[in-house]
Amino acid sequence: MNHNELQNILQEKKLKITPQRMAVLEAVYSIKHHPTAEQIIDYIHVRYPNIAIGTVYKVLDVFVQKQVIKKVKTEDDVMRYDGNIHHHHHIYCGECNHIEDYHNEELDALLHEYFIKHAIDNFIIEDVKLQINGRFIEQ
Amino acid sequence: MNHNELQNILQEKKLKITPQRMAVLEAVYSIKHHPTAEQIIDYIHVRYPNIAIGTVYKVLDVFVQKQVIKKVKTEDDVMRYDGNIHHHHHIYCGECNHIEDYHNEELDALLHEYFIKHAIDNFIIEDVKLQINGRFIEQ
DNA sequence: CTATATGCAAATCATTTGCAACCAG
DNA sequence: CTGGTTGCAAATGATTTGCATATAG
Repeated sequence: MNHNELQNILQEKKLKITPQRMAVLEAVYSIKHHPTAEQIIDYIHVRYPNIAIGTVYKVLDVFVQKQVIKKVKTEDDVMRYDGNIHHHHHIYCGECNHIEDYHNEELDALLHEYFIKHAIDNFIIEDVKLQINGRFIEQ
Repeated sequence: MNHNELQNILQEKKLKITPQRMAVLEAVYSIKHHPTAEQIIDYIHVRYPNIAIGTVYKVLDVFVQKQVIKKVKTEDDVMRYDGNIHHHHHIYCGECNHIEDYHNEELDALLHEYFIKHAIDNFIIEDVKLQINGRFIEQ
């Protein structure tokens, strides 16, 4: 993901291009595993030591609002951010606290079919997400 | 769930029976929809105005440790507690912020079968949970 | 008795907020 | 120009911690 591609993402969402936004966006895409705000701040500080913490939070909020990124809830109690805004499930390792995306169309079809058969009273389903809990193993 | 049943739950887990623990336990079982610590405190305060906030948090932590209750993460950023410790999924309404438990053996069998066929490299699955997002509707 | 639980108030820590100064379009 | 952004520092709010006191077994 180069400089121009990042700029395009901001422009498509009609967001002003600022160095801070570029830095945060680059961080979210570069840090693979669903970074916390703190990890993003650390990542940015190497090249951009003067960015304000509050600004990072504000930029992240704007991105979430404009659906450039998504917020992710995890077992620990800090917010994490995900550059992948498409529908996907999460693999979560309780030992190393890593999250990985998971996607499979067969699975989604299976779920879709199941919930057509088993509608829930007085409830409209908008989205079904799996949290696949377990442990990553050394090979 | 009467007084004796609550006492038995504590005794089985080898926890000392104190008025505070009884009050918190009763609250978690009485408040249906996955209460926050604050809701538990409010519920208790009616009958037990002098309980300390810190004590409620400590009691909740002990309960989670001893697996009397479970912590639940939601879209808002407060911790919620769930008296149902058995395997189940969650129905979540983004509008009214309510959570409801969902359980269906056919669904679990379906998922189990699916993940046998589709093992994930270098990952041992311990548990798969669904978050069913949508909206409750008036009837 | 004695270990454990409670009350209290201070501490923590991620996140939010208010506002003046700044800068992208 | 001018409204949207940033930096800063103070505020917030849920949760935690430390310690002296109280109490369950």
